[in-house]
Amino acid sequence: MRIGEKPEIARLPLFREMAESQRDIVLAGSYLQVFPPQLTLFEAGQSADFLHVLVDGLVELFVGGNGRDTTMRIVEPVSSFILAAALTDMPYLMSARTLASSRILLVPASQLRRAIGKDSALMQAAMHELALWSRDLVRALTDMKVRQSAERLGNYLLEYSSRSGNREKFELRGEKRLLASLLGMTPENLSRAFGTLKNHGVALDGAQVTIENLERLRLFARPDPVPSDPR
Amino acid sequence: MRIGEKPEIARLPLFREMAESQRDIVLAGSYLQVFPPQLTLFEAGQSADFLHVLVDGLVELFVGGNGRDTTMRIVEPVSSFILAAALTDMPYLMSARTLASSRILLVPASQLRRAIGKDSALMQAAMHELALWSRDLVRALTDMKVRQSAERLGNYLLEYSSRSGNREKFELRGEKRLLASLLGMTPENLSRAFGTLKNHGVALDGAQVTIENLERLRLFARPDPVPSDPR
DNA sequence: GCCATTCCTTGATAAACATCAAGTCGAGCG
DNA sequence: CGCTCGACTTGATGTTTATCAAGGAATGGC
Repeated sequence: MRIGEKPEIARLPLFREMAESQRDIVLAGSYLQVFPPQLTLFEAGQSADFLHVLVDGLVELFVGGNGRDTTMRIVEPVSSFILAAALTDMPYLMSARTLASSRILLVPASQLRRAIGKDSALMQAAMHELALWSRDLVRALTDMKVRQSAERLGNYLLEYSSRSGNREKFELRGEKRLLASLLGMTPENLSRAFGTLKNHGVALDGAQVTIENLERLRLFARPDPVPSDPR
Repeated sequence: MRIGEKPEIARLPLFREMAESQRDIVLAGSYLQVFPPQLTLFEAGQSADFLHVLVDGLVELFVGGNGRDTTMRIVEPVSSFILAAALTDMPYLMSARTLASSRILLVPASQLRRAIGKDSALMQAAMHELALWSRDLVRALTDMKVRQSAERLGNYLLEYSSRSGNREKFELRGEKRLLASLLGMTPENLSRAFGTLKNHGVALDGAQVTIENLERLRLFARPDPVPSDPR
């Protein structure tokens, strides 16, 4: 791989604490590759040969069965994805495709597993990442089970706002239908959900979202009592 | 803790591979405790002071917000639960209550984390458990997002049957309303879901389920193309 | 510039699901 | 035994969501 990306990758939570010598070995065996938009990187069911690290671009993880796909996560740089499959040497549960032209570091799973056996800090980091991912999934699952669509959208906006430094005005990234799929609803219903949120302190203009009344939105969306994990 | 349970606990995937000396240290600091049915063990939001190991009985993990609870997992012996919270020293995301009189081993989280730092096999096992749990959650989430209630029930029965040695006749454990909550539907709709499954190869008599036509059920429920992880 | 395409929105309709309200069944208990 | 209680079922109704269809707005190509 080229030298330019190394600092960014070394700063990742997953690789940050490990011994530099081990990191060099792992990265030396990895390829940095550029993919065009709308390209399928891998499909669910394939054996997980690589841990992927999105260096630049945008990637969608989705599960697709029988014509009804659903997106599970939108990966923004710089972060790794499908750690669980790579670590356990099991088939991917999700498929991945690029949404934009993307540079992705491919870390051979076997090499990663070998390094993990040797570097306790790396293993610890991997464990921690998995734990955080699990917690995200628990939240997403309860969200699906107990909230209806407009509430889910409300919570998404609250979370998004809080992650981007409590700004009350921001742009939605990516297409709306993607957001709809992520939130488990149809694009039509996402539109309507924004409609009902108008009465609860949210204004929408194109992709521009403004939270005009945080308290009202909170009251409507009933966010989790347990605050979300810091990153 | 008493000596009687040690072999069972030592056989757990989480503790199986670790050094015996470390295991003894961890277990020496743990308490084995008996809880009556319907007792809340901990609530979401509390700091995760213990890893729990259900030795005997039955435990429900649930998330409860605003009068609408939903059960996330039914824990059967012998297995550990809430590993992610205990490892990351973050608050529990789920609450837990006993469904039956239960014996539970309480492993202080701080002690577990210390042992993990010293015993690489233990860490590896913890990592693996987390990865499996993540994958379960991914499946559950997609299930919620793309399948409707009767299909979810169908898949649950298929999975249950396959886990119990491909038997086509089995008893549902626990109350039906619990199953309903686990599958993300109301008890009324669970009844109706069993009703529609009558036309797809499933017979129900009380808590006794018979899969009369596996192929028909598969056709209706459309199970995941990626087979579920072995345990 | 104009056209075609795609995304988004809006409305009408239908399906899925929840809620409310009986009623049945069986277990536990006096 | 008869009673009560709770879980489960079934039916009627209302809400939520998906689907179908059409129109508007933005984008890119020619």
